[in-house]
Amino acid sequence: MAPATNPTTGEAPPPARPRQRRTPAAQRQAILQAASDVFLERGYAGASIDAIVERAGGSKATVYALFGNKEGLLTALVSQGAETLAAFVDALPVGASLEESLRAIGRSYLDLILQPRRVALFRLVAGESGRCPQIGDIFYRTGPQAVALRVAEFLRAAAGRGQLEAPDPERLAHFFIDALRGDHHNLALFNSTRTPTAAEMARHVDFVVSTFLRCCAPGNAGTPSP
Amino acid sequence: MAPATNPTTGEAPPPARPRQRRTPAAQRQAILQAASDVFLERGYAGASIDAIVERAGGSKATVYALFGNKEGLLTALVSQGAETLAAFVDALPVGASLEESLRAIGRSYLDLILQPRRVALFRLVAGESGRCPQIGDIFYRTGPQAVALRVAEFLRAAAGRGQLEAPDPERLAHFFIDALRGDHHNLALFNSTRTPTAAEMARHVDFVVSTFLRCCAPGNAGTPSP
DNA sequence: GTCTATAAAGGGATAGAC
DNA sequence: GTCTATCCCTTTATAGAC
Repeated sequence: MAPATNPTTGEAPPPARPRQRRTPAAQRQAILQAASDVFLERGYAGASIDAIVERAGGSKATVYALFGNKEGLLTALVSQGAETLAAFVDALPVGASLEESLRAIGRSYLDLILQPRRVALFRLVAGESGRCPQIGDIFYRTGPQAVALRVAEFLRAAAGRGQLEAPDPERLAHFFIDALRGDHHNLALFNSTRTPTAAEMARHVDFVVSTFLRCCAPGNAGTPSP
Repeated sequence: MAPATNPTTGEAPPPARPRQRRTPAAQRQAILQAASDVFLERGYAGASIDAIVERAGGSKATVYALFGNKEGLLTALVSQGAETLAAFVDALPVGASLEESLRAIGRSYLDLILQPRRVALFRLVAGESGRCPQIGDIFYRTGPQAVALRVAEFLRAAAGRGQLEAPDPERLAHFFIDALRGDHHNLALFNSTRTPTAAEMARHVDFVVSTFLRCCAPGNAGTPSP
């Protein structure tokens, strides 16, 4: 299905195999990096340990010594990927006003989830979640859920300052995030050739933020009456 | 990774292999059905033609005669899956009022995309889109895009009747659909064990519809000023 | 812990008869 | 179009020396 060879040279990318011995920790990291490349590129079942070893250097037996088996490698990979999002969650961008803050959060979040590697990770994890629930669980908790909780916290604080009507911050946070993700994430997921420009993205964020604020401005109810 | 065997019997599900000959058309359909089961269950690379033949009956050579190769089988499968959504798109549910219509659309759409087979198809296609863009394209156009266009059409008509402020129906449709999908789709995708109850789903739809209407009631602008 | 070599199994695809 | 039998390659995982 995939021409997994380099289109220019007709061969696989250079192994970057330093002949020098590495420390176990460094070797572990090199394997994880290579595994990341290969898994994200070919999918779980399509990736071979051989291909990973070829990129990382070292030998196959080392992989099994360090990670047990193929699934252990995937688990380690997803767990490590979780740390990327942590940076976003820990330091939510802020702006001068509520509206500016929401815009900053929106742009930052959208940039993050549309990074090619992040999209590929999403594909990989979604594809394997049916057969490996543990993987899906790690990804969900450290990804979408962590972000939603953090945004909800932000909205609750804003509501506390009277800037927002938010009786149910969790629900509102999801509403905001889902609208932000919009069609762009699906397009990226299904590999559309049409990549949105930066201007289109900014316009989308502006639209979502202003619409969102119109819904939840003080004086409007944030949840339905019943 | 996956215990692809039946947990109760310890074996694969019975082949259901009628010894009687089938017509080519019937055989084609039987293979597609079996391929659907196996692909959705094990993923593309994890599925073997052997396993498909075992379920469908017949022989491996027939599969290649009818579909060319493994990828041809996947393409045929996704193309067929497109027809499921067509039913939804062709006959958008309606209600007595605009609000009732939106609720009916919302419930119907959410039911559709949360069907286990539909979720599995989403996983499968997302997982392969990176290596097989054609598959992603078919799925996107006949799935998310078709729905969005149809909902946009509905909103445009409502705006024409003065029930709604919708200067940009496409954008608004996406806004509505994305909010509807909400966290539920992600939860299903990542195989959460916590399945939302029907009541929770209904409450979610009600929340989205009422929030959406508050944004776009006549008198409010549907897009930002600039 | 790391290497080479190999075991053991399963995969996609086809040949050739009917 | 359909079958049986088979080719040939790749895969995961391990054995055993260092």
